[in-house]
Amino acid sequence: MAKNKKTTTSVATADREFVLATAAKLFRKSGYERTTVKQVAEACSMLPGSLHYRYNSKEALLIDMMQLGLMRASEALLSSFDPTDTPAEQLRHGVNAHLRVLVSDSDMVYALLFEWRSLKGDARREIVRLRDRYEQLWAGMLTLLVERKVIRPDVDLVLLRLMGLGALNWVATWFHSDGRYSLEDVGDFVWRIIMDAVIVKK
Amino acid sequence: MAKNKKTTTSVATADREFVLATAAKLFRKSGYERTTVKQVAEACSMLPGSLHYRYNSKEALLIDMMQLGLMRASEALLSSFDPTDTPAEQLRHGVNAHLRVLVSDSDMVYALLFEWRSLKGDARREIVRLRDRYEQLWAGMLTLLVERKVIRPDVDLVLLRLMGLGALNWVATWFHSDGRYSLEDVGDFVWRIIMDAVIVKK
DNA sequence: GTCTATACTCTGATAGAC
DNA sequence: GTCTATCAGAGTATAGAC
Repeated sequence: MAKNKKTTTSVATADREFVLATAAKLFRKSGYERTTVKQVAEACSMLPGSLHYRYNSKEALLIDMMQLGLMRASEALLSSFDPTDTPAEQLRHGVNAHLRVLVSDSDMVYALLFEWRSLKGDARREIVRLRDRYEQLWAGMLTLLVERKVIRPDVDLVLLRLMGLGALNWVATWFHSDGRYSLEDVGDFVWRIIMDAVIVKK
Repeated sequence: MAKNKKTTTSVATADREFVLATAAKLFRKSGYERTTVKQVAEACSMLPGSLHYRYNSKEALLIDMMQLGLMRASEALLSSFDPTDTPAEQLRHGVNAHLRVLVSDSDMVYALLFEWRSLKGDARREIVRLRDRYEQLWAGMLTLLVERKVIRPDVDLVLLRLMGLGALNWVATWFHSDGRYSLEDVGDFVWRIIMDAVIVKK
């Protein structure tokens, strides 16, 4: 009750990012539950006590990580938008931006997508709310594509969004940068399948 | 070393299924790591000691669950195949069979897909090997559709399989049977998007 | 096969010096 | 803000009676 430690401490924003990125990498490898705070601290060249100064619980660390990851994803999606592109290209860039932030940029988004079951009660609801807000960015983009007569008006946009993001999110479970495909190969493939299916036939 | 407890004990196969299904439900709700063996035992109306008679470690329980889940999925996919159907219908039935076994039939497949990071070393490799074998059933079906000139020959079947299964697997993270869509609505939607994109144009 | 009781380990969190 | 040292609790696994 008496403790109200802010997650963003004073000046050291860089530290925050470093700690979160380091922890996210560990969480991705072994999962949140199997990763100990000692491991996180060690990877940050700290001792558990020092880490506890930043986050007074392991859960607080996860929540902050998810929030930052979601911000990163939103920024990436929004900045991928180029108004001079054709609508179809805008979608393609958005798809690839989502994949990049999920797979290569950082592992925080991975934590957001795959560790939310470790949160309970209010924390879980709050994160789900944030994630929904991100998905609304996609909903808006899809609606725009219908208005511009790129996507057929009879396509169910909710299912399209859920299916599309599902296809993209699952990539995080199998993609390896040294594999047969580049990340953009994958993004372009998903984009093309969906475009071929929902595009207004000329 | 001296202990080599079989996972399928003597006669009680029904017990095995009951224990695994019960545990799978808990794992799905809270995750494998956060679920204690005590909780599993209690949900099975047992005490931890009794559960230990069946599985001498928590990990052994998870592995057995994954193996049974994979068997169920393979059976469901194979028995969805009706040679009198058109090739497109065969695919549609396969898609819906996969969704059913993943979302409603049992939670063992969910564990297989979402808890493999809790396994280490040999156990993880073994499960990945089994999962790959299941995916090869899909690969075979897709190859057949190309041979029958349903799917265009220029479509990358590896990416198609990965994308399709990703779209389907992700459904498990958001689907609720009391929601707006039935499970078959979702399956048919995914099937239609993919068919519209990869079908041989007449 | 199931029960009771317990041993042992690990983890998250804390207190307080520096 | 980081360190040392430690606690309390939880969790898996075990031993052995019945």
